[in-house]
Amino acid sequence: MKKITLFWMRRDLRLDDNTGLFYACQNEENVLPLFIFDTDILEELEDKKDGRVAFIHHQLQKLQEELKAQGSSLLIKTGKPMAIFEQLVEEYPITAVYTNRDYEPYAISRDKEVDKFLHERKIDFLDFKDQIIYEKNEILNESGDFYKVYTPYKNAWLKKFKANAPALLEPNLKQLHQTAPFDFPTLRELGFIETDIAIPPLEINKPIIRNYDETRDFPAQDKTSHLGIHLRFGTISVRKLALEADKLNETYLSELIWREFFMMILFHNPHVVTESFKKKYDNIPWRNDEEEFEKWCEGNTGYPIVDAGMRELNATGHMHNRVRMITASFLTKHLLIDWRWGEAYFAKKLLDYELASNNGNWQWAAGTGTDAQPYFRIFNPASQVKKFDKDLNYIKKWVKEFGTDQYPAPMVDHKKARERALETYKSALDK
DNA sequence: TAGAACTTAAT
DNA sequence: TTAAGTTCT
Repeated sequence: MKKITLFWMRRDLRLDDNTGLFYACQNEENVLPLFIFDTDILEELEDKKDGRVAFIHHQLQKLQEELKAQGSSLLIKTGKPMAIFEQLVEEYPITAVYTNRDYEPYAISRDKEVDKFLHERKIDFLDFKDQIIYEKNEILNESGDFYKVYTPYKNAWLKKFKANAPALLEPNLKQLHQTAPFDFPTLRELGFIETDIAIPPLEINKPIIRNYDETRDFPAQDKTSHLGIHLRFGTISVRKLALEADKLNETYLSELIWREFFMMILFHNPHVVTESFKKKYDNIPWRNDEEEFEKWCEGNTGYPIVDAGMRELNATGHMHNRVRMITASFLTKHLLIDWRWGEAYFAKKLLDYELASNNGNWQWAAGTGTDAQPYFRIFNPASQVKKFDKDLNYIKKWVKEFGTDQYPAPMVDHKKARERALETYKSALDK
């Protein structure tokens, strides 16, 4: 049997402008694409009707078609990655494994283990930067340290980007291993069921991006790109998107930079997954009332903009960005519920869930993170409605009983809740 | 090192 | 106006 190089796909489910695949095809022959349904991750998902698993499954089928057209196939395995590699080295004469880097703590330790295992068997493990434009220590301040404030980070990022825009790398698919298609597991075989949740189309909608800075704040218009899930699983190349955004709208580009900022923060500070970035903020005595939390989750707080957002999330797996900030502020400030509870709920529900951004933005809302919103800035749900949903169209769309007897009274009084939050934060931080 | 700056605000 | 301490150059 001919020697084989594996290309292990994870968060880069595309063939175009794929760095790891490009180098595999450039340096090696018989490149066989591999995807592992990681049971360590899948078992954590309580709801077996998960839009993200369905999305991955669907995207892999598309990849399989594209590979079939090249006379190749995607190899799909299900299990713990280490066990799969133990099996694969027996099954195939593997000379190298190529992959694209992932910066989450779990992924880093998983890859380290796989690397060690392969190295012991004299198999190369080569990983590449693909998920983001600038990684690790590529953007540092003048002291040589990572940035803790977004704006100077953004300026440094843009300077680098404008001086030397990233090149696109189209893999030479002629180097793919020629084989009959491998078996493809059904979603059901993986222990999941189809969902009726709509997957946003994979398209760069130019008018939406061009006008992003003017329209992004009005949830009723729904003028955000909905590309989060494609960035999450790499069905779109962030380089292609950033180059396009650079031509169309700086505000949209700066959202992509926020994504990189939080990935960088997570990479340098893995403790943020479980703790506040700023240690002091772990002194806040969260009230953590479970009944109140449930009302927030279900969208029954009596604050219509909060309820509309939570109901949109529950129904679609998506929530408009402006409303994500309002609901997060409400949970942490008005209800004094630990930001980690809200973060976990979003993680469960959002199709575009991504650890670094979700964590970074929740810590921003709670005031516990790098460059966070100051704690005394508490969103006023009523003023937010006046500014961003003046005609109540977003509210009416998601809260059908709004304005009737069926709609609950506000679960807390804004003024009192605000004062309680200020008091609680202040005394916790003074300690 | 001193001075400027700090996502999307609220009162 | 306010609020506050940290980050950055």
